[in-house]
Amino acid sequence: MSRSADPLAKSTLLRAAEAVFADKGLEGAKVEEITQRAGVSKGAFYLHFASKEEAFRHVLDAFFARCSALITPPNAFDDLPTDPEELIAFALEHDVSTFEFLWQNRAMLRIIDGCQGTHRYLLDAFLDSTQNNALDWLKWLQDAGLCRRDVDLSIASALLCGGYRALTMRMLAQDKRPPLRAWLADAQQVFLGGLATERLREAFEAARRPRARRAANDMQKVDR
Amino acid sequence: MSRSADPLAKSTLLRAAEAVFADKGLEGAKVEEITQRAGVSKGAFYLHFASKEEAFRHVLDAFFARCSALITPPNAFDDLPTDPEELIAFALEHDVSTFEFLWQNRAMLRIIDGCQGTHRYLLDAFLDSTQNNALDWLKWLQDAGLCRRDVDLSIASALLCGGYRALTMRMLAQDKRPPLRAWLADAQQVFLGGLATERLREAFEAARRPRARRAANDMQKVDR
Amino acid sequence: MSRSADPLAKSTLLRAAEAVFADKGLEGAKVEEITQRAGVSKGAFYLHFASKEEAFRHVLDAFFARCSALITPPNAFDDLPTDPEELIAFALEHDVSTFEFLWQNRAMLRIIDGCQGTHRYLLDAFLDSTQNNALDWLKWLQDAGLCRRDVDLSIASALLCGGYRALTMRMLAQDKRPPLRAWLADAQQVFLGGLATERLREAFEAARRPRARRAANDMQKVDR
Amino acid sequence: MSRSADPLAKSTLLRAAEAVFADKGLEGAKVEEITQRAGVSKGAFYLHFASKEEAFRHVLDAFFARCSALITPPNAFDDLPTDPEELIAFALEHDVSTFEFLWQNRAMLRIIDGCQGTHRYLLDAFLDSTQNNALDWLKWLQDAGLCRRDVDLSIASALLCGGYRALTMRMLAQDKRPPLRAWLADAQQVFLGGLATERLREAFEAARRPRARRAANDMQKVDR
DNA sequence: TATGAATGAGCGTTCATTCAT
DNA sequence: CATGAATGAACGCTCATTCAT
Repeated sequence: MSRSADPLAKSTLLRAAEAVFADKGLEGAKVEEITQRAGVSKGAFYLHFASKEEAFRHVLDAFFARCSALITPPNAFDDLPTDPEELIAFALEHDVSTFEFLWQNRAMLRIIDGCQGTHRYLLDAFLDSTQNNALDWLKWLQDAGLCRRDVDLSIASALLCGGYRALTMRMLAQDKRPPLRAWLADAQQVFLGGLATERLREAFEAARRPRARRAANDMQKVDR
Repeated sequence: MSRSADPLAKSTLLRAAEAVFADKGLEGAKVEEITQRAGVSKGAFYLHFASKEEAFRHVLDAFFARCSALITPPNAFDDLPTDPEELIAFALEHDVSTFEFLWQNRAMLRIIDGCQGTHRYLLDAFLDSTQNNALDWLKWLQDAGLCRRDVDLSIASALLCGGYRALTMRMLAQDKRPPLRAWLADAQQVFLGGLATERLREAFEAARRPRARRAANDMQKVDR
Repeated sequence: MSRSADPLAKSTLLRAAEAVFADKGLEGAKVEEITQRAGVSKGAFYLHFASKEEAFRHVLDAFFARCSALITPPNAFDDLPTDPEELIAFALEHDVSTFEFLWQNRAMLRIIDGCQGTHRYLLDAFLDSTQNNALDWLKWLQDAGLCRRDVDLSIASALLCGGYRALTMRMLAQDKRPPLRAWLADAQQVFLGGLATERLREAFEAARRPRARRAANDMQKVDR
Repeated sequence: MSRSADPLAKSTLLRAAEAVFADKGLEGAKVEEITQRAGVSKGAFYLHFASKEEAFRHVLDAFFARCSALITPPNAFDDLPTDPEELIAFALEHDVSTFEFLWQNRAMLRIIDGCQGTHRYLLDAFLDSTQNNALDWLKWLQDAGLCRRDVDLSIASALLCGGYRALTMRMLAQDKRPPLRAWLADAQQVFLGGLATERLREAFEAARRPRARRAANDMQKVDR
């Protein structure tokens, strides 16, 4: 029998690759550094991957596959609470478990955040699907009479995803796991109830009417 | 004062470098392409910059310097409207001119967005100062009684900046200038008034009380 | 002004390449050896050639271009002697000058002889055109009543070219220029007059008749 | 006697090696392809050969050993026909069986033809012995009064071998076995009786006398 | 000062060879 | 003996940097 294949070799390499890609990016990562970190020879790398690029794709694909499980449109649930209060709690739990997953995979997030060029489309596609999912939810909420009808939902979904992405980045900057539930509860509050006090909100509503007209113009003429 | 035969050479090079870095990133950009685009020799490049990296830093530094002018804390204004309605209009105008600037400099934004590794800290630092500025404003609004007191402002400022960043990225994806004023008015609405209808908001406020306690615990014990 | 381009660099490299390709072949030749022999850096090689292959093609193409001038069909001459004796002398002079050229370029011949794989077709194409040219001459001689009509000219031209090629290889094995005129005069004798004495020739002619039938069969049935 | 689990392994490997070397040459052949084709492991290869080079030498040596049986000097026959006509027929049969062998081993011939560098000497040595054998035969024919005495036999033997080699190459270019007997009969005719008609031959003989003197000079002074 | 030819360290990839099983 | 995973030297090519002019 041959020297039995180290069954850990590939995953050791993938872990090493993940780490090096994370702090150097695709170009900056050197195959030799990956193999040294994995404790194998340079040749061993090519036993498992056809090229550095392929290893990179492997790392990304595997992660995005796991990520896409996070995206669940409203019609994928058959047990969605009808009571608003329960719905809110349900959403918070969902957010918490999502962020828990992201925290566990923070190394990958760093890679993806730093990934540019050819592979950037993978992140962009994911962010897009994230945003479309947010849009689906907002529409569903509108239909359920739970979301205002006077906002542009595509802008709103961009803000929503951007906000949560910022929260994710904030999380990445931490050494130890932050209080995710508290963060996410606050986020819920901001997006559901807004930041303004009653007084500001009234002023805003007052101001909106004339501005709404201007904004409507804007779409046709493109301001400035 | 050194008499340079071509005193414009350096800025020509910087402009060319900006363009190439934007297309290709730091690694992908070749010195030769930069110098060809600038119409000078390769040697000339090294008359002005010690290395490709230095040129890159120059490009980024110059841009971030211009960007930091966008960051104005509330106490930098002595003519801030006291009337809430006017304040809102004032903020919108400020946002529009900021985004106008970003649109004009979209090439740079693409560089920065794709920039990773050693130089990423420049973007991160800028985003941080952005977020701190947002925090200052939120505090100022709280003091003025215009912002709710029951939200964690550091989370709120992260969401705010994340949302506006998402809007920026959305803008970068467009071929022609989008209706910025309309976008920003919508953003104002979401952040000031939230997305929930009255019915959902009430459910939310009801649900908050018990959860608020849990969240408070969370900060000490770190949930899970 | 820049460091002026060494105008000899390319030809120095080509000469070095020619030499290395000659004793190692395309695969066996290492770019580094070529550049060392040329006394330049490895990078300089790529200033002049896009790849090792391209340099190889350059070397071969240049030579085959010069070689194709050696191939002259009978109708390319307007001053061909009609007197057989003069024609023979004319042909010998032509052969001598051809072999003189080949001797001068013996290094190239060694490359070409050792060249295999993708580029072999260049040699094969040249040998083919050589053989077709020989065929044209034999036909022309037949029309002039100077060549026997009872031989298969395509076989004869193969033997002719093969014989002269063997002479060429023999020449390549020599350290100093061999007596080419004597060699070629002998070759003329062999191909024109044959090797047999009168006695053998008669036996041969006698033997040919029955065998000729057999050979004719052979073409249909394919012997054995 | 070592009990090999697979005593055929070595010859299986040699056959596989022969095939791969024929397709790809020494450099182009990969050990892995050879072992895959032989259906054994890469390690097994090194159980039988010290290196790829050695396997190559083995393949060549084995073939040249079989080839050398083709080279039979006149004094190796004790039953050589004394009648010229029979001798000619005998020689033709010998040629046919030789070419039959070469046709059967055309794969090997392709290897050898494409072989260059270090191993080329094996082919060259074989061609040399071929030529020496031809020389022996020509001398024997001269002694028997069957070959002209006024040609340089070393040149003649080179032409003879070159001609037959060209015929061999022509055969290699065919998909199916060509009519070898007819080809070889033609070759016999060309080398024994020459190509010239009586008229040209007479002119040639006339022209030879003065030139013969020149050629004799040539050997001493080296023309030009 | 400005040029661009020249340099050479460095990297991705290949593959003959080794060796633990 | 046999296996094939593991090794690492070697090579083609790139490109940031230098320097003779």
